[in-house]
Amino acid sequence: MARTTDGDGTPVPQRLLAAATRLFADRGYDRTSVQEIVEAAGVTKGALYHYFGSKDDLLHEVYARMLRVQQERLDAIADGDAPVEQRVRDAAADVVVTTIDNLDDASIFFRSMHHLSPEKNKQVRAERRRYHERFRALIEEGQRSGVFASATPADLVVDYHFGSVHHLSTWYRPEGPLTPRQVADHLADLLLRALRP
Amino acid sequence: MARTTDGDGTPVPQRLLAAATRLFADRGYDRTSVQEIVEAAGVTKGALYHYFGSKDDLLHEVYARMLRVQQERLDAIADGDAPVEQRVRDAAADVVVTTIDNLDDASIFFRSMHHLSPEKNKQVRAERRRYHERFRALIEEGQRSGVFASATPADLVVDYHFGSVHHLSTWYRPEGPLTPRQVADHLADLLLRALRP
DNA sequence: CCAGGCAGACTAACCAGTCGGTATGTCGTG
DNA sequence: CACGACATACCGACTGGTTAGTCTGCCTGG
Repeated sequence: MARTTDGDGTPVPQRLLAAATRLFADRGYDRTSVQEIVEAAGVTKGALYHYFGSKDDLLHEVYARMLRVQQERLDAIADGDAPVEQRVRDAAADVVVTTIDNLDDASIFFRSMHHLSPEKNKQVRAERRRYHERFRALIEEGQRSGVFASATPADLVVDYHFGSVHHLSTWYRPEGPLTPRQVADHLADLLLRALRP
Repeated sequence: MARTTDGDGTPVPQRLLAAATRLFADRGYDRTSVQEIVEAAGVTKGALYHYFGSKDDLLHEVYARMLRVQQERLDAIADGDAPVEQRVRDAAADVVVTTIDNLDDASIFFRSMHHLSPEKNKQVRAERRRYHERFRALIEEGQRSGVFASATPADLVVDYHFGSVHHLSTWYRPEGPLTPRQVADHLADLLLRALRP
């Protein structure tokens, strides 16, 4: 077997994915040429098309990674046995922190959906829907048990919160005054305050 | 002077802008060719480059139109003499309604910033900042006068709300169960509830 | 009869993906 | 353990197709 890692120890496929992520986030999917990706990863087109079926595949990997991570974290929190109010707060804050920790992924996520092939797009939507529904179930649980107000449909509440998460990649800057944790606490707080009966 | 309107009575530049808006929203800026735009508008490239300097100019027009409309509406509301609480509610709901009324513009707005030339991008950011600051001033006014909680920095509150507005183009569908006005009332309500002291 | 409004062929650049080729390992066999 | 057969990892020139923008010139109304 020939070299799978080069100069540094990171395997080529991961280097390609990392380079693609950074470039897609910077200039957008269409503005990033395959040539630029392979140059940034220190390989050539041969290597890329050896590991990935298409440029589109690379983008899909970004989505798959992000969706997997976030779904796992939400499930872990939602399955816990803390009171609903606490689980909602934890989930709301956690998604903010992980989003900020992967701002590149996040800005790609919401800007590049329509660059995925139709099937991949459908698949991503389906997984995203699962995530949304899990979160919505948490809200509904709180509304039924009376700890949350029922004035707003749970669906809308979820979209309200995820709008702000989505928006993070537009305005959040690491060099700004707030740490990821502080932003997360504030946003979770706003959500919980909005839900007070 | 030759024909400036064709079959229908709409002037060519506006037809081009309308066609571009619809196409940019559908497939994204990069995926829309100039050829497609002129075909949709029923003219040819000659016409487009007669009225616009570049494809990029067309995109900038979309931004300029949207920013102008929203700034005007916000100013009108903010300058009113209703109590702060009411002005914030009105402004928050109004931007939701106008965003839904121009969903194409909205989805272009948040997806295509990085397709603008650097100078135009800077200009758009500056105007957007003005809007943001006007809104923030409203929140701060409420916080100072004690009708709003001061737990969250006003900047964050504004980003929180505009995240959800931004997000509308992702999930809102006219054929869904909620009218624009209903969505607007719910979202404004969530904001005001979150701001209760 | 001229200037603005527009047509449409043309160009220069670019880019995703292909393909034949090379190098480096692994494995089975005698 | 030597050696050939095969597979994996990767290289890089090339192709076919697309695209933004240009340019020459026609056509029409004033």
